[in-house]
Amino acid sequence: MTKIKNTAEAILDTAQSIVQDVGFNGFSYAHIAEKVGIRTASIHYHFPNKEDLGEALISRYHRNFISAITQIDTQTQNSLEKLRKFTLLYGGPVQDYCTCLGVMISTDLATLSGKTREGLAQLFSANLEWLERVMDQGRREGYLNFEGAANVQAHQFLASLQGAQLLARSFRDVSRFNMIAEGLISALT
Amino acid sequence: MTKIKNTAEAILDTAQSIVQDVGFNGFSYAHIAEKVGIRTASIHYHFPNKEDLGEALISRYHRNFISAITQIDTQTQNSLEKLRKFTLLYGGPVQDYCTCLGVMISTDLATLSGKTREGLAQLFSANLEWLERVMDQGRREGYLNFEGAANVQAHQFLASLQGAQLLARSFRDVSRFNMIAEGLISALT
DNA sequence: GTCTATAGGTGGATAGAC
DNA sequence: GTCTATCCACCTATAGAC
Repeated sequence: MTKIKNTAEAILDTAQSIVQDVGFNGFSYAHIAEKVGIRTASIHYHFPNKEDLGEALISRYHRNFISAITQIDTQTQNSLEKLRKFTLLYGGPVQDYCTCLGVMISTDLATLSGKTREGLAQLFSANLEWLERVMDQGRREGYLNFEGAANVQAHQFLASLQGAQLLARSFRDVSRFNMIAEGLISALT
Repeated sequence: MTKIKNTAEAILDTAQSIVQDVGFNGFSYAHIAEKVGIRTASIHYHFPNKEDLGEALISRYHRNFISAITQIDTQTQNSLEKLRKFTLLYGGPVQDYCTCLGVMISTDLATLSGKTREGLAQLFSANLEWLERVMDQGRREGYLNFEGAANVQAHQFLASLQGAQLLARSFRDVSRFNMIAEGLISALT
């Protein structure tokens, strides 16, 4: 029962994959139009300008992230296992030698609107809050072992995965990401 | 005894700081020209096209990196102290809420020339080889304490600093970088 | 080595027909 | 909602004077 997507959603899907590949300043409406099979004017109908498109991209990405971690929370009890699934989430884009939208947007940040910047900060905050909660709970329950504040651990965990994406991309070598991700997990046991 | 820089070097200086701010696809020759105080045609004289400029940027950055770590090696014996200085190196751009050139280039990678891509991989390889050497030596000498391969530790260390740059930039909060960097160091003691 | 002038292309964006 | 047609700003790059 695959839902037929409307144009706006198709545009966002295509735009996201392009941004994750070439960055927000590396593509044009023409690139999206060609892939979606429409004209650039049609994109402007749904997203009047590139700012609107950027804001829509990040807010949709945030929503999808929330549902992804919610799914992890409902399907998994063990905190270590939750973190492992989180690393799989971040490893997804790496298979195509891309980075997650957040990482890409964070480097393009200086050229984007204030609203997009806020959206990015909110996305990363959501990441960090979830990680901190899992870290804290995991330690209390004895699944995780680390020293210092859970907040610091959360930052380190997220930063490592982001950097791991960049390294895998730079070397075109997925194993670099996996190596770092596995090291992160094993350091917590 | 400040050496008077020639135009080519002034162009590279300006270009690098701009790229570290807005990325390789976020600026034009006009931006550089205005800051340097010349015309775009003069830039084309020194760097015929943007590819040439990108390649020159990354190779100069590589050379500067080598001299920076050479300086660390000659001034410092203690491996832990070497790593601390390495984190300061990566913390430099963060003060202006920028990322190092390597991180910026790595996200823009898909739109750049093969030579630039190779240059980036070589830069990161130099980073990793130095880190691995310091990690290995530090453990043998008793200054550092970690489990597993030094190569994996090197990857984790570098990835963390790269991600830390992104987080500091995204939140416009230098302390996020410092927190992660200090955590990295303290985890090795 | 740097300039003016300009070519040739592409970018984002809009007007108006259908 | 999507199209054609088009505008204008900006981009990279080159030619040729100085």
